[in-house]
Amino acid sequence: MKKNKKNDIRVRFAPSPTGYFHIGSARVALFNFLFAKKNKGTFVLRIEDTDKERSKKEYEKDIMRSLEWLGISWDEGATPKGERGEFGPYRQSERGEIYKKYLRKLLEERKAYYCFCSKEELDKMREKQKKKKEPPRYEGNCFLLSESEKEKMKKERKDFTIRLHIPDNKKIEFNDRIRGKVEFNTKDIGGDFVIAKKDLSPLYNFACVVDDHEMNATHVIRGEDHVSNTPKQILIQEALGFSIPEFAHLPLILGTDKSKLSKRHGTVSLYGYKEKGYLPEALVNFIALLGWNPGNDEELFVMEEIINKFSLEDCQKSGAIFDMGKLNYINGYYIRKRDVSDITKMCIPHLVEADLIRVEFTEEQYPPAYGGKEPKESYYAHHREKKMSFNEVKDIVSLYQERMRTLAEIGELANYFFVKEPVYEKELLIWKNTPAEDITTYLDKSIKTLSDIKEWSREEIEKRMVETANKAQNRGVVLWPMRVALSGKKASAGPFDIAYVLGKEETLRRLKNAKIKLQQ
RNA sequence: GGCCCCGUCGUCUAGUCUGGCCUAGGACGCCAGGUUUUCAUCCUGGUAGCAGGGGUUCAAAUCCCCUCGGGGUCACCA
Repeated sequence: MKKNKKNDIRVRFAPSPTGYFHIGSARVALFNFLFAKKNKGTFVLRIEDTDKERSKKEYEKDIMRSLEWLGISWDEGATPKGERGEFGPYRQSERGEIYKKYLRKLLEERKAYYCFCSKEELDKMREKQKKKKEPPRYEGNCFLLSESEKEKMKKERKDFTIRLHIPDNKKIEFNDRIRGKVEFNTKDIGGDFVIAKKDLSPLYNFACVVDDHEMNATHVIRGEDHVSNTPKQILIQEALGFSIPEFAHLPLILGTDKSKLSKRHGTVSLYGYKEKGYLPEALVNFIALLGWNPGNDEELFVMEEIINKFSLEDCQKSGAIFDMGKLNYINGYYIRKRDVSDITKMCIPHLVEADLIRVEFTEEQYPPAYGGKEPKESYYAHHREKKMSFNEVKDIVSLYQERMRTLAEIGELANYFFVKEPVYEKELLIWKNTPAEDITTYLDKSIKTLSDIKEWSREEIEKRMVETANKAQNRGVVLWPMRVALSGKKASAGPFDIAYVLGKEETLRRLKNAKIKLQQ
């Protein structure tokens, strides 16, 4: 019926926009994407917004921008504009007619029926079962209602639902691509279950099954929290005469307390990691490693490599704890690997956030279409009342590229470049137990050496300063106070680098200030 | 509680299907050392684990049984 080539793999990622897109969903999305790409299949994005009360457009946008940031693109599916595809709209809220069609079919075939039990009656029933230590189960007999009774009830009762009639004691089994054979018995499912509300609006399991069929999903890859939905979905598929897709249930990502990762475990919002200074390739690499590995010792790879190596069979069955330590390590690795210009661009928002610079735009006289240039960003270190070019910021960032674990650290690490005066205690200038007078002397020597430099280059500074330092009892006694004078920190980039980036004038000014400070 | 799933260093994991090459390998973390003026990077070394108990076998992390532990799920949510 559908124009779908045989053996064409189609997967779907079907999040519900009821909260910010989080790590767990990102992992499910990623694995679907990897599986699709690896098998040259199609990756479909469907928005499951049947819960009108909890679904919000804002969350839907968050899903899309997060996927985009990670580099997970979808071949088909919902877009911000909401175009329809070959299979109709990709938002469940817009697919009502499709569900109704299948619902009526089930009703006509008496595979589903109206249930007029009120909420109170059902609660009572469950209460009773709980007391008898029986599992909760629908034991109503609305299925037995005759046509006339049904019509009567429809008028009398305001509330009703539609339930699927399921066999009593039947084994349901499916072969999970990750966990192997999984078995259920219909007697454990809890009786006939609700598939739609009074207005014929479908519940999750029903909508999901209909859409998977309509959209020709060949594989359903989702979180382990859905295994218990699977037998219900298979029952619906059987009732509707649909073919059963292959299932693969991914283990859950756990918090440090080993329970399902949730808000109470800290940042779970995926986009929050961007804001905290993580790189998308780091997140992708890290999340992929949570529950999957290529079967050997390699573990640092980018999307393309992961796609090549990926297979569902190499996925873990047990849940994995989200370990920030390793994420930080991987993030640091990718920060070091990237081009400094890229890193600088990404650091700029963090420098702004840390109140160290402001971004200004140099307005071009004409817009590009009329021959003008693109408006360019320029930077203003307001504490120093100093304009900075991109390259100046880049020089600063380059000093910390191999010291950062997250981009957000740049502010704390490099703040002394952007402030008038580095803040520190004068005791910090003292190298080991050297007397303060000696430090002053060495500071003087450094000032003298640097003043004599005509061509302010990185090489020249190092050459001359090393000469000076070698004349002292040890290099530390010269270089430590210099570094502290310039940075105000006990740990920082090297003194020659800092001096070079700071410029001759500012370097000498800070050294002189340190001397004065020491004498106070 | 019913049902389903899982259990190798603190964490992520290789090894389990097809017992021996496992004295259980790698990575993060941590510790020590080297490079270095500091920090970081980088390099070297170390630390630490088969949940427990029974079998089967010449031989078990690997096969079988039991126990224990952990998680998921039981809505007119998804």
